Amino acid sequence: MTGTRRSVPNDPERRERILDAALDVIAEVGVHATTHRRIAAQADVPLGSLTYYFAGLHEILELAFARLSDTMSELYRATLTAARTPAEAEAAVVDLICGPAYADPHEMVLIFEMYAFANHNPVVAEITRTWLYRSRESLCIHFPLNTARALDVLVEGWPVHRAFEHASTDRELVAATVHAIVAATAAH
Amino acid sequence: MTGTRRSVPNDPERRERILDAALDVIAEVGVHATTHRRIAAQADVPLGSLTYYFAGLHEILELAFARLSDTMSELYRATLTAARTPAEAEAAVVDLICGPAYADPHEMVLIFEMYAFANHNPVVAEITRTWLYRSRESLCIHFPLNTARALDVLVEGWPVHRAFEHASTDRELVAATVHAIVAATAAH
Amino acid sequence: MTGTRRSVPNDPERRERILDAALDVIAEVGVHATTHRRIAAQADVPLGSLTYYFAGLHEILELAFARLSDTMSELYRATLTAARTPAEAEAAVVDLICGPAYADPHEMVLIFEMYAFANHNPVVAEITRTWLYRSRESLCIHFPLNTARALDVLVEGWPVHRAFEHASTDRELVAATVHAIVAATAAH
Amino acid sequence: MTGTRRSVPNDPERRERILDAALDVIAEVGVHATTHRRIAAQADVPLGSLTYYFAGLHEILELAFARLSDTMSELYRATLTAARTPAEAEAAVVDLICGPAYADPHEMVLIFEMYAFANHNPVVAEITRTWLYRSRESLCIHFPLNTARALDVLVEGWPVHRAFEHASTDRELVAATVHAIVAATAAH
DNA sequence: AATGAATGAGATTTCATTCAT
DNA sequence: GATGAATGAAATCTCATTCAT
Repeated sequence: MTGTRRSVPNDPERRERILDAALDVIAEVGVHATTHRRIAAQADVPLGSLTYYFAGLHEILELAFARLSDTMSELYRATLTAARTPAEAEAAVVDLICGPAYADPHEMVLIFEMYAFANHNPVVAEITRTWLYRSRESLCIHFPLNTARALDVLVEGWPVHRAFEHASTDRELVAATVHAIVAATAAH
Repeated sequence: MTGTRRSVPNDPERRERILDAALDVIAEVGVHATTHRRIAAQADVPLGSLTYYFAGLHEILELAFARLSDTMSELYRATLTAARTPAEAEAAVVDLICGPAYADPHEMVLIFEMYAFANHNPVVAEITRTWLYRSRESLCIHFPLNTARALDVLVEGWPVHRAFEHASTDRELVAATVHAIVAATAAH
Repeated sequence: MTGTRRSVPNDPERRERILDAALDVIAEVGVHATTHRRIAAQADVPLGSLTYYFAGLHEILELAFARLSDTMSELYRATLTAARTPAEAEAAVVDLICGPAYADPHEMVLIFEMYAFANHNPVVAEITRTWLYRSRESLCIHFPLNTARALDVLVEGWPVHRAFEHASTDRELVAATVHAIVAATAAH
Repeated sequence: MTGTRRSVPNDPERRERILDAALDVIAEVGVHATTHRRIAAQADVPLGSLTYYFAGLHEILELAFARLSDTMSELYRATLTAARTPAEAEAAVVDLICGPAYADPHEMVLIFEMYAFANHNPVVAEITRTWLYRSRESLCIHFPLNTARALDVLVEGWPVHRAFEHASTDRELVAATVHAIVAATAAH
């Protein structure tokens, strides 16, 4: 009656698919309206999968945000390691701030959700903190620590304004600001 | 209609009390776990009051965030109008960034929640946008527009790092960064 | 502080206005969705009026249906007393069945609601029964009792079909049916 | 999705049981007082079942009335198809009118509720309309269309009077009326 | 290993009614 | 006499989670 027994999952990518679906749902309706059913529908998996693969909604959210954080950190790092000269490093920071690769609108929505959720969930708080440190580390490839701190603040803050304003970001102003910070904090 | 007297609320502050309670609950558990019941308990009013005074949870959240935004904007503006000289203006910006008056941890949690919620609620999106514009306007009392833009990014981004890092902010670094931006963007 | 004391109501028609409003609300949304607030809004009177003038929603419904029943009975009777000859009497019955004066769509909706409510409310059950007897009595002005019984069934049943069908009633068929019944039951 | 087995309802009749319970509740207290809780209690199922199986109270009512309509239509049709001669056909109509099989008091209450609700719910309106057409079709097995129309009015109207009057129906008068209508409208 | 039917806890919301004024 | 602010009881509905299969 039980047919062939298998000890391997018949859909090995399912976990990842569910986490991606979770991020899509969070981006669309927010954590506050994210439910098992919506995620299952988005991932096109049976409802039972979610509780079979994960301990609960909280774990799905935690792992989904961990996934987001990894993806973003990796892009952040890659953008900076690609730079070969100080000028290219500054340009890389400007790219991180102005996009379009890093922190596109869809990701910004997710980041806001992660920050908000982090304040009420220690696991996500830790993920967020780690992300912040990894960003700074990436900046430290090219810049002294204090410069990195200040630049990271720009990368943090500017996309927020970009997300809420209707106008697009003034790339020249960003470049000037980045340069001023690099110049001013070099000595520290 | 034709009555000779109007009933009078026997608790005229109740609306405000509920909104304050809502902010407390949001700060404590997050929008995703904010419920009528919790707000009612926090405000010490009967559950029925909430739907008597407000059209639904969404309206409570909207008005609560509007209230938050007003308070914060006002403090932002007051901090800047108190400055009399360019040096004082820069110091005011440093104060906004490093606290402790503006954006204390409790408020930062609320701000994260507001940003997150804004992406899924047009009313709060508008409130957030207005807040951003008001902040910039306040900076424009002392600085040219582009300087204001860049400084506002610092005020936006630095407290985020402050919120998640365990270490406190390096006030001197902030001052240097602010000064560099003021100097560099003055000509624009 | 209490101003001039008056022992006369300052809006003597209010009771009737409320009952008419109640009938409008019932016709629009049905008894099952009829509420104090909707009636008060429709009548443009303060909410408190309803419980001041009436013992409860049930009493409003009872009195509203009593009012409907009176209006309809009166029209029924008037239509028949206007007839002077047997032929006119038959024509009057056809008029009652085909409208448009008696049992227009708005009234039909109310009648359905009354019948439905009558089965769960003894007061309205009695009102309904009385109405039925008054209709038959009116028919008895011109027809023997058994003829009246049968004709009343037509006046009862045909408008129901008129109400639900998209097509209009075939007046000739109605006239033929009425005539057949009058002829066949005259001897009884 | 990819599962090898499908879960199976552990109470396959539950939907039907709920709808029957809904009809019982409607008959007892009326649509206006019909609630999830009462239906759940009557069907002896948990409250959550109702919203698991049905989209809302409106859907329960719609399907319950659809069920009622099917049952009644089927009885109507069966009563007429059993008739073999014109005389039997007339007798069948008299049976429909006088009972006791068709439209017993319990069913009459439900029919009133359905008619009332139909005016505020398009799905039930359509169900009611279909019922009316099916009744007429059944009559058309034995009678020309116009005769069927008129007879159907009797089947519609007479039970209403039967329901509200304390006296029982005069079977002879009904038979005479049916016969008169058959004779008079045959030529049409 | 995997599923989805089923449920109970709790969420939002509605509303008749009360009552201070 | 009249009102509408206020509330508690109960309505509808949602959903994370359990569990038989």
